[in-house]
Amino acid sequence: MASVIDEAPGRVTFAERAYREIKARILENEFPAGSIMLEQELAALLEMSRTPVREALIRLAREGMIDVRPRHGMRVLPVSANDMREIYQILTALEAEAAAQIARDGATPARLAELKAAVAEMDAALAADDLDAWALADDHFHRVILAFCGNERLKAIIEQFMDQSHRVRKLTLRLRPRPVSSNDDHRALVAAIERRDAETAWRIHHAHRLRNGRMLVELLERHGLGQL
Amino acid sequence: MASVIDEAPGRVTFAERAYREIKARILENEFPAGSIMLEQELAALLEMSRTPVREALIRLAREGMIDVRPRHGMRVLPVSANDMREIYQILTALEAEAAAQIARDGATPARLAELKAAVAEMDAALAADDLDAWALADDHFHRVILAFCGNERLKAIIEQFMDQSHRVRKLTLRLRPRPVSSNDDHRALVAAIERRDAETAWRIHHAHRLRNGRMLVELLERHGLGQL
DNA sequence: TTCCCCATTTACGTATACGTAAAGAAATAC
DNA sequence: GTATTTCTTTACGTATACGTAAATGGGGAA
Repeated sequence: MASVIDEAPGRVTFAERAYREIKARILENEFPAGSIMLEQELAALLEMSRTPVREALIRLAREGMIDVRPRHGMRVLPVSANDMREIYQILTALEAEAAAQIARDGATPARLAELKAAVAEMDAALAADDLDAWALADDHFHRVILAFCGNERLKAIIEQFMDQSHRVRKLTLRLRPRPVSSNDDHRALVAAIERRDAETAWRIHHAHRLRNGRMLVELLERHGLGQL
Repeated sequence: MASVIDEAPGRVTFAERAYREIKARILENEFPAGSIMLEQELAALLEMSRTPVREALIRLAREGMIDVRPRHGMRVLPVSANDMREIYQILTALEAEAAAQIARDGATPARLAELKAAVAEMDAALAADDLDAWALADDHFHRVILAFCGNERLKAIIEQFMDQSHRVRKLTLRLRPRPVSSNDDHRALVAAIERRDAETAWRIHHAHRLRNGRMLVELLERHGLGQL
């Protein structure tokens, strides 16, 4: 497992470590939306100087996870319903394209097997009523799609926006209906890829993300999460 | 004019200035692909210290315009045919979505007028056989579309990738056939937006970007630009 | 009490200092 | 002449220093 996802090694610099650690804490809601931290505090927490912390904050700000205001520290941004609408509009357009591209290119038997295995993971998790495992498997499926799409830039942007929506998906995991249709969608997508039907692959995945996006936006609006 | 494009003001920091100046020089091929510059040199050139220069380089590297290798300086990345393929695949998917969104929302008369004015600019430039003016007008049209799409994130990413392809479009401007069909495409897009036909708007703009992307990739392959 | 002005504090933007590891040069061995 | 090794240089990553402008709090005026 984890066959496709890991990055090139390369010296892990302090700035890189700062980026990863701060981001991880935001994604896991350890720094919840609205949190305010000063550069100094983060530097102390991570046991390094302000310089690499600043470099990490610049990246995180560009990616839309935090907002850094001149003498107020960094602030972890909440994800509003409108943010989610924007994010999913982008994810929908891009992931549908990635899926279509895989179908156009045709997947090798090994890759098809990996896709099917990912769907099987999701089925198993759902059968066991293990929502956390399901979320993990779902994430895995989407990342395998990205790994196979043959466009590194496309992969990178989609991952960036998946990260941004991660907190919301996590918080709403138990508020949403059982994700049966997601598994069905993915199975149908794999089938379309197998018969190299790019048009159908696009339509299935487009509808999949569109539906999920709307559901999350509605949940945000209804439960008023992401305020602050 | 320039009604929609300018950014919020805010103190322009040295790091921001470094970013803009370095990027501008890259986009205008003043720092051509393959150029190598040290942080020190850039700092001296821009009359500031290494710190803000570094912050600018981090952003530029993330955006894929340069590559910074420890102890070799930053290197302006060439745009290969494959890079262009990747960039245009993303632009195609995203801009088509932006166009469709405008059609769905419906454009106010003022906005429709601005779109039509942008097309008129392109027509005038083409009639006058002024390719540089045409390129400017074309860019303007695309930016107006972005300004109206109602999705700030979508706008930001598309602009980022338009920047990345800017050098290639500039260098190939006189190698390509007269862009008559581009003007026709844009006119048809505006018409689709006017009658709120999102499906058609999507299809027109998708085909437009797909065709232009393929043309640029082919030009890059044929003329072997972007090596190094 | 409420408002405003001024002094103090402080967080950040930028500059500078420093150590290290890699690149390049020089010298020696073969 | 070529290869290997050592030495020097240097560019960057990180730490620290410093000035400034914004935020905060208190005191005085109404």
